[in-house]
Amino acid sequence: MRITQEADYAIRICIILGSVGKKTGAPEIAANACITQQFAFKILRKLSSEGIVKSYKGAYGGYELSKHKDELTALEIIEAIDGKTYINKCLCCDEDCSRNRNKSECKMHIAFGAINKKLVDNLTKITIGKLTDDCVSASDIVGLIK
Amino acid sequence: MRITQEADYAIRICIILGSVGKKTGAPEIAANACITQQFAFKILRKLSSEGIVKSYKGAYGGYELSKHKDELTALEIIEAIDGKTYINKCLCCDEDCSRNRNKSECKMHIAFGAINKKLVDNLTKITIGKLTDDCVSASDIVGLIK
DNA sequence: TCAATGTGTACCAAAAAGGTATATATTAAA
DNA sequence: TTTAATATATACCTTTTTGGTACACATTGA
Repeated sequence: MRITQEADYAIRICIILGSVGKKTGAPEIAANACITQQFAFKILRKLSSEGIVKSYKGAYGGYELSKHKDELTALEIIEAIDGKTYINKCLCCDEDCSRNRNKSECKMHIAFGAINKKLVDNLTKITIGKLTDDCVSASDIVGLIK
Repeated sequence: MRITQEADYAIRICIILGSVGKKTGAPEIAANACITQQFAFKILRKLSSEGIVKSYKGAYGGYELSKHKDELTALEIIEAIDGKTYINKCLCCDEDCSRNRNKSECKMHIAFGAINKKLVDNLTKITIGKLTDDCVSASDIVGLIK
């Protein structure tokens, strides 16, 4: 039960863009994130197509966040890369709970559904702003998580 | 970010054992869980080696829960199959946060750590007893999740 | 025009997921 | 003591996902 490395890098890339606060090219982003340019491109392309970042082609092009960093959440970034967040398959797919149970009667479905919702809520509370602003302390961040 | 199918089946197998409440053979377990005997064996072997179930060899053998169903949590079962629960690699492994940051200075590490702890706490609140007892309602279960 | 940039597509290797197969050891009961 | 019913161990297999790389192409500012 883990986010992919790509999603992790995607968040770090958004942290970089949020810190710099202006249009930044892939070479600089890749260097800051300690990944290759090609891999940075791959991640940035997904972030761009999902509307998380805006891209500018041509000489002096680059990337910047589409939203203000206080409005951009960890959940959005993770889901742009990994797809919807579901801790158990039965929460996402149109199938019975493990072949033999009806979802509405399945307590496991109910339990995982509630836990999943909390997880999603908490990932929504973490914004790029919180992760970049020096005036936000570690304990401020921990305090957000309910 | 999803538990494996095997972990899902493992919980359902424990629900079956918790409902029956007595030693049960693999053929019956497999039939109830709608999986093959071989696959049931594979999961039961892991559950057995991790101490979640007790096994009895030979004729009239079978499996039963090692603990009372009210003491057996979803987290224990999931971790017996999938290993420790970490929503991000940097939480588990002895490495810097994405190659270039120190964990103690990394707000992303702090944020994911807090979210991970909540997830683990919630998975600990779901017991096999809650999932099997008729007197526990769906809203009782949802009410447990904080 | 050209150099610096992003885009699209294709490809690749390694690991994980989701099983299956089979020979073997154990044990209760007849 | 035999035998049938059971669990164990090990090995193997296929498909999907992960984590990238490569390269030709399109765009654009100077």
